[in-house]
Amino acid sequence: MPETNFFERCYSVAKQIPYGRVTSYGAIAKYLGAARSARMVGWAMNASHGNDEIPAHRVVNRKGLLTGKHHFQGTNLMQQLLESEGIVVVDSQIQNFSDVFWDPSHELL
DNA sequence: ATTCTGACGTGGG
DNA sequence: CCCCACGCCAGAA
Repeated sequence: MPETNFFERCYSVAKQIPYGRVTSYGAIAKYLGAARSARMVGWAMNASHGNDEIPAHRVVNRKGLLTGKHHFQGTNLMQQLLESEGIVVVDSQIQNFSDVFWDPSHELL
């Protein structure tokens, strides 16, 4: 019954994202067993604003585009955070996306 | 109850 | 690779 705290689920995975790595909403959703609810993951991230321990900036869409940068404070805060971790970002687009991509259902236990 | 929207993803062309 | 249409689930009006 994965209905238990869908938010907590996303938070748990987000917290487990390694430093200097990123993942996609779909990957998290799939890991949670709700591959069809990738949007819900992003929505959960939206609710994670109060949790500064949630590296939501490491979560992007499958294209590696910082679609949610607009939801962060400022306009390029998300990009700065990623670049701060060594991730190359150009125009809200992560370079070498496949290289920094982190699949929870593949690399996580 | 209905309708629209959204930090998305997949499939077809 | 890009563009378009559809699907999906939860919440707000």
